[in-house]
Amino acid sequence: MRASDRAYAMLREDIVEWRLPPGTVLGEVEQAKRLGVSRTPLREALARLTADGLAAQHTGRGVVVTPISPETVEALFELRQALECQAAALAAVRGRAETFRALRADFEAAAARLDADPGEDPARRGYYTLVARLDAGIDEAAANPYLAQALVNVRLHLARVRRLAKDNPARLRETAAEHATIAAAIAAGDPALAAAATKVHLHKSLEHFNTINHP
Amino acid sequence: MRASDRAYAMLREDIVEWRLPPGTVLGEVEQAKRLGVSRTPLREALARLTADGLAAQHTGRGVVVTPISPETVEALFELRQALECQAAALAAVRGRAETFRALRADFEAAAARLDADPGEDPARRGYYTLVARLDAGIDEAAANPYLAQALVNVRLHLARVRRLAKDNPARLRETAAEHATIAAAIAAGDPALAAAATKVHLHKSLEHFNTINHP
DNA sequence: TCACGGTTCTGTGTATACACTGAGGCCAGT
DNA sequence: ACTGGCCTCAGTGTATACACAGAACCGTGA
Repeated sequence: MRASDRAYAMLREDIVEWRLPPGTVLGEVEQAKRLGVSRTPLREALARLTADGLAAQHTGRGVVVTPISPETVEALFELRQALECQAAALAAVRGRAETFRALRADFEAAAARLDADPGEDPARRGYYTLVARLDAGIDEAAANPYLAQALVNVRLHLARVRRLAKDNPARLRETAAEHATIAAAIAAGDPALAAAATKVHLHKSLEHFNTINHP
Repeated sequence: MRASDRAYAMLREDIVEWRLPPGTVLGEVEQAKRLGVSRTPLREALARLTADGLAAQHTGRGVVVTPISPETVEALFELRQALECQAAALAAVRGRAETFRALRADFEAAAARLDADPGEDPARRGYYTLVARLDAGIDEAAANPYLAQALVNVRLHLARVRRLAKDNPARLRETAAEHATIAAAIAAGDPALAAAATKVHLHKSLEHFNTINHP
């Protein structure tokens, strides 16, 4: 693996995990020393982070980690809605029904498990991997590399803001039902319904986020 | 201006204008010599192009200009639809009605001009700048940097594809009416109508493209 | 004491040198 | 003649050296 790839992966993770909080200045020599690479591959990594929107050029003063605000989250969700609704609709048309019937069943099982034992940690971890499976399934079924790339990017930003939204068991239980609905709509081959279910899910997620962060 | 910025701008334009057609291998030393910069800033430019999706890493063999196919155009329009419909809807809610009333009038005037003198070159050039004004107006009214960034990127790819679609006067006349409808819907503050008008416009544009390229 | 100018220093931008990997061609053996 | 292995070389990946620009700090003069 190339040094620039390693530097990029490390910096990206550090930013997403808030070890490098918003506003941090990323000095080239400093980060190069910290990550054990030379300045050249580190600069490449910083360029990629800038392209991703996780960092920005602060004229003359190097690059800084992009700040985050409530408006940022709203904007991010508006973009996310556009992308995920389109992806769900396309998946409904092109996806294999079996795949999403299975996912629906998995989500309903997960919901039952979360009902039985709310707050249990392995169940939560398993749930997150299940969500990732649904996302991956939709991406693949949508069969659109441009859309997929845009979704990867928006999910990257969402992963960072997720650190602000400590999800409670009750909300987790709700999302399981919403995800099951989305999977069912795709399995049924109904693009409008799939998009609507996705829109509802995202609306509720944002609402939940706001009730927590704006008291 | 930095050497890496110049190299990026030059390469991007060369790719969009098909002076570097799809499949071209971009050797570092070769391009560095051609553009009169060193390899270091050129590598940065290539990294940005790769992030944009205009070039891709061909393992070990340097980067190559991304290929284009009919499926590519379909996929691009699916992403474009998601983004532009969302942007139009947001603009309808947040934009100033005056701005878009003026744009609507301009489009109707342009339509009349195109009717009177079809194929006239200055009218066409003026029309393209008018379209750019509408795009910019929607972007600004939507007030969403993430969405705007995604739109910039998709328009970059569209600019490259546009070289395949030689637009005829009749189609240009139609788009003027469609654009006027979009502007009117935004001015009226109707997000659903704005999104629908945008969807119709893009559907017809793609249809036109297909009738030309798939005989 | 405050303001202005100069100097220094840190840090980025660029160029170049060196190492390594991957591919292609050539030679030898079967 | 064909195939497999080795050698060579082109080209990328990385490191480092050098130049330049911006900022901060200190000194001096009013």
